[in-house]
Amino acid sequence: MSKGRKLGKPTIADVAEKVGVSSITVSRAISSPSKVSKKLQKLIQHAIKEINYVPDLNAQALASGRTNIIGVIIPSLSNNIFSDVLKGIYELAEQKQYRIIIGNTRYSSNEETRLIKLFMNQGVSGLIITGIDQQKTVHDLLKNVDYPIVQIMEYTDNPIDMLVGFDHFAGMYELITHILDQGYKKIASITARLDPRVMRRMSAYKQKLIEHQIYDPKLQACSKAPSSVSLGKQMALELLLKNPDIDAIVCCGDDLALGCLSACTELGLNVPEQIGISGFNDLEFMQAMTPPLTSVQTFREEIGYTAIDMILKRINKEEIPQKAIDIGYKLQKRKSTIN
Amino acid sequence: MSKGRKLGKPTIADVAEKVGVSSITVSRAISSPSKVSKKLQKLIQHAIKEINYVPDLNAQALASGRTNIIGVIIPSLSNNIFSDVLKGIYELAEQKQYRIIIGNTRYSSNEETRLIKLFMNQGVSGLIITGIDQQKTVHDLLKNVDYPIVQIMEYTDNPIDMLVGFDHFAGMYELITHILDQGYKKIASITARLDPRVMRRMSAYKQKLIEHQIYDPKLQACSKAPSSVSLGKQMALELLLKNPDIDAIVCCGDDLALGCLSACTELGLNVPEQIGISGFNDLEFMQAMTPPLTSVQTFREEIGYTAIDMILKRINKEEIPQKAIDIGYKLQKRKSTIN
DNA sequence: TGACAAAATGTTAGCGCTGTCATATTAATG
DNA sequence: CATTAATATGACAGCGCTAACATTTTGTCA
Repeated sequence: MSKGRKLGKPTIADVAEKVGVSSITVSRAISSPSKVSKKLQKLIQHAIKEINYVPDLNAQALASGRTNIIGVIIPSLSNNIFSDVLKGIYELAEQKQYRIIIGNTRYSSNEETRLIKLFMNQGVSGLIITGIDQQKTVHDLLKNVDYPIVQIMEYTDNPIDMLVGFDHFAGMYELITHILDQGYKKIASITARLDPRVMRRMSAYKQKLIEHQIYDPKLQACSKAPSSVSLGKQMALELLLKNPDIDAIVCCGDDLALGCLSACTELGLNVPEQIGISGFNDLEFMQAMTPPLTSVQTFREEIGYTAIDMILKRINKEEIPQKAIDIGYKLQKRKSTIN
Repeated sequence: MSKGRKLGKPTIADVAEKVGVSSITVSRAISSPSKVSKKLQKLIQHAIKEINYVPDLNAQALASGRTNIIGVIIPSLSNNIFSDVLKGIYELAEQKQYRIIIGNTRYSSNEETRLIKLFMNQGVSGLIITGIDQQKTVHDLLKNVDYPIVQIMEYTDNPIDMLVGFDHFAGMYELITHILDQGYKKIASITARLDPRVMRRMSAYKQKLIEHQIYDPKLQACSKAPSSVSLGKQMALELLLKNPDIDAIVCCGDDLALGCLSACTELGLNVPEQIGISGFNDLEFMQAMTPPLTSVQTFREEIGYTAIDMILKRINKEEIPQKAIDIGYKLQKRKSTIN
């Protein structure tokens, strides 16, 4: 199976010999072209093409102590939200010859800690981490590393290093304001998974309803189970059975909202006349439902893209105008809550 | 930014010194424990813990010519189908200390070729590739590599090396048979993206209808656009407008089917009485819709898990009972097509 | 108990590249 | 045109690890 010692692949020395320079010059032509004369530059590039030379990333990493690997820590691989983020990350990383390694925490804080330490040991050149609730020990560790770190998905003006995200509380608060504006009075909520971002959204729901003195804990349904359409449907059915006078259900995610819509259809409840429904994130399907579903649009792909951009900029010592970027959200008011 | 030469991280030599053996013994204790006596084994493991030694993967790779990196080529990062596959892959790879690098072809054959060549050059220890329609040049290249390759998602008994997937044609054929059994006569189809797997499904639709002499090209709607719920809705509306007598719509994907259901709701068409709807893959939401939607269940996560398992088995020179595994599918007959 | 094989450990060299420092070449300046 | 600075190239060593071969230790059997 193993090819033994010599792999026969062309090395930097082969290129050097062909051009008639020393191998360090070829090395420089590749990794810091500004240090090599235009003339040699051209000759070397030509030779590289000719003999089909490809740099050995492992050797590069070993010799330089840098890896060109960027670690990405996300809580789920199957959640659409994070596939969108990954898409944005890969968009840029692929162009720039950076490798991505993904760590999937499965929403476990301990697993997050383990993965971050693992990635640190593997000598990543940068780290993208979901959320702002890292364990204190890791937080302190990360404070002292010398490579760029971007926290994503949430906003705080006091990031470990850099950050791009948005304010979940504000997004949900604006949504609830809209729902109240539409005259809905008995507003239930459905929450699943209970990760920090979802919790912040739900605390906005609670606070706004308390401000209006219509908060009722019985109408706040929570589940630790992973968010899914089936779960949304089931929770909505339960809520509506126990509290038939509910006139709106706010879901902390779009899949829950879809399930909720299905529940209402099953019960013969008209949306939005008898009951309003909303989600969060505004996945593609929300606007295509009948009726189209209200949601808070978030910019997942853009978050991923921006995060990796910040990391690459820092690696290349370019200027970073802002350490913490609030990328915002956009309330998409649709028929499902227009009473 | 760079830490300079000495990173201060403990090396294999530090462990060796502590235990009082040569570094090669430590190396062996780590990568082929059977070659080291139990006594030293224990001492070394203990020392590793004590000084918190972590192997340098780059140095390992450079010295051994093996990388512990497995390349995974998929056509999309945001498509649920492939996130499920990735989940299965990571499940096992993470345990076994293998790194995954993902290549996203965006459904482009040229991009696939580029990525495969790139991964080959980076010295991966194994390759997972989506589909069986690689370009001839790559196919020939891959035939001659000395590391394991698994093609996934489709079935053929003549894989490049190994394979795990299922028969898209058979799955769709069985579905259409069921729909005909239910008495539907005027059966339309909606296809998007037009990748090889979708094409095979659609050719099953066509063949079965031809066999029954009810094939009508006007009822076969195709779009090159990426599959989405909105697209499904839009295509369904168009089909139904032009051909009001359609009594079933077969969608080549679940998102299209969801859009189709939304279109029917909008038009006030009863599902399944006036019109039957089916999808393909059986994503989680299908069973939670009202009515629940018929689909062909596929085992994406299992495919990913099995693929990586085959690769690791081959790397460890374990036996592989079957080179090509047909993992099957399961027709989920639900209310949306029960007339 | 000796002869031999098998198992356990060590020595040496080098994987392919880049950091560091040294040297040669060119450009800039008065 | 000499002098200094900047630019361009090179020599060398070593990153941390393991393959290949060499040597020592242990076990086995007549």
